[in-house]
Amino acid sequence: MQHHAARNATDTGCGSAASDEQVRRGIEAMYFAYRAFTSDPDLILDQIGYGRAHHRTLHFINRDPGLTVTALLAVLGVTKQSLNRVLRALIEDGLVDSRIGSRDRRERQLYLTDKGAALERRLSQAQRARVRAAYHAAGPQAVEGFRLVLEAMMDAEMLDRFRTLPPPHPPAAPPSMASRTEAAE
Amino acid sequence: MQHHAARNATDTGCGSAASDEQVRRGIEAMYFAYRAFTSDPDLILDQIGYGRAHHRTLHFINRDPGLTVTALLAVLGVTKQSLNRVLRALIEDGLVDSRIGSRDRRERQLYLTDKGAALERRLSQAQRARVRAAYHAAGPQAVEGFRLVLEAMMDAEMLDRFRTLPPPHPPAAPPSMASRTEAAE
DNA sequence: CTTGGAAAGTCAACATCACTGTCCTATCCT
DNA sequence: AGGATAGGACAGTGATGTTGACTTTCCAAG
Repeated sequence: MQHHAARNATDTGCGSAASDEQVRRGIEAMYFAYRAFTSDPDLILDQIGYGRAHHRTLHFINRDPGLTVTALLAVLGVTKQSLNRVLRALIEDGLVDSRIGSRDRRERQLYLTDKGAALERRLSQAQRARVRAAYHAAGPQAVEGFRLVLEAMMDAEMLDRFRTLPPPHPPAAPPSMASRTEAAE
Repeated sequence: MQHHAARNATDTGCGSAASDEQVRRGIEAMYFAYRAFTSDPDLILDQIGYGRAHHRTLHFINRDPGLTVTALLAVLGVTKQSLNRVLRALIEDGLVDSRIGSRDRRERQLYLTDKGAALERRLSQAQRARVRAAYHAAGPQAVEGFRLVLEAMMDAEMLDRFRTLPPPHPPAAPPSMASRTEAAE
């Protein structure tokens, strides 16, 4: 039962089953690619004493302004305490605005300030440049396959969350004035 | 210059340029999929008090038995000291065997013990099951695209290292007897 | 053959980050 | 009023990573 044991339950020898070798290459590719994937924002993050958690937090607040702490928690999949530390830093540094929920005053709705949006953009651009270049180099058909495999890799629950993530949020008015028509628009 | 600014240098509007939205979805997919990707081995790792670093170390030693600490360092991309702590734990726990280099006595050549190989297999199987299932669900064409995009995402240097990684190492005799014909075979 | 530098590896101290556990406040809802 | 929920705070633990200093071994110059 070494690695050259090719007769596993799943590896029935038919054409559609991926060979162990192919799968192993995929695993390593995933590892190396993910490292590259995070390297660009990491460089910026290190300079300002932040970590990936800060980036992810900014990303998802930017994507869905006004989301609650609980919602953010669910997306990020970290503990409340862990997120809280990050969030506190971002709020203290004036990158995130935490406002009492309009619907439920127990909730906090999170928004990026202009400064926070600027950093998010800077981080995002660094990361997007790499992904965009990879997409361009690999071609649209490869991109479709890439997406398919990644989605197939997620747990059903996570995939569902991924798919139901709100759309890009077109205007996404940042919090500036307090008085607003409730859940404006 | 919000996210709806679609007129970037790279986004010239032609069909081959990925839209910002597509790229953003890809980034999020990468994030979620990587979490799923590591979740299975993480579960096992937690039980025995190890982390991902231990898994990676076992993986690459298994893949290329007898590699030196320096070589492992280059692949993992961490500092010598960081690796050393992990390596020490694995050696003390009897999962890895560190032997004085046959060519250069300063070097240490690393091998998995039977116990180490067993754990590596256990971790690897958990991870492979997911990737294999994803491959199967997405289909061979998608797998090819997946691989293409991941490789395109790596730095040239990393891609080179990825491609020149030694082959699976078929028999890969683990270290059992001390006396051997030097660099056996 | 000795000596000194370079390289491989190891050990020790320190920083960061995430997690667990627990307690607390404010608010909602019945 | 009382239980449940959203959020925040604090202490302790563990994994991971870093810098700095040290030992062993190799190699090449004198």
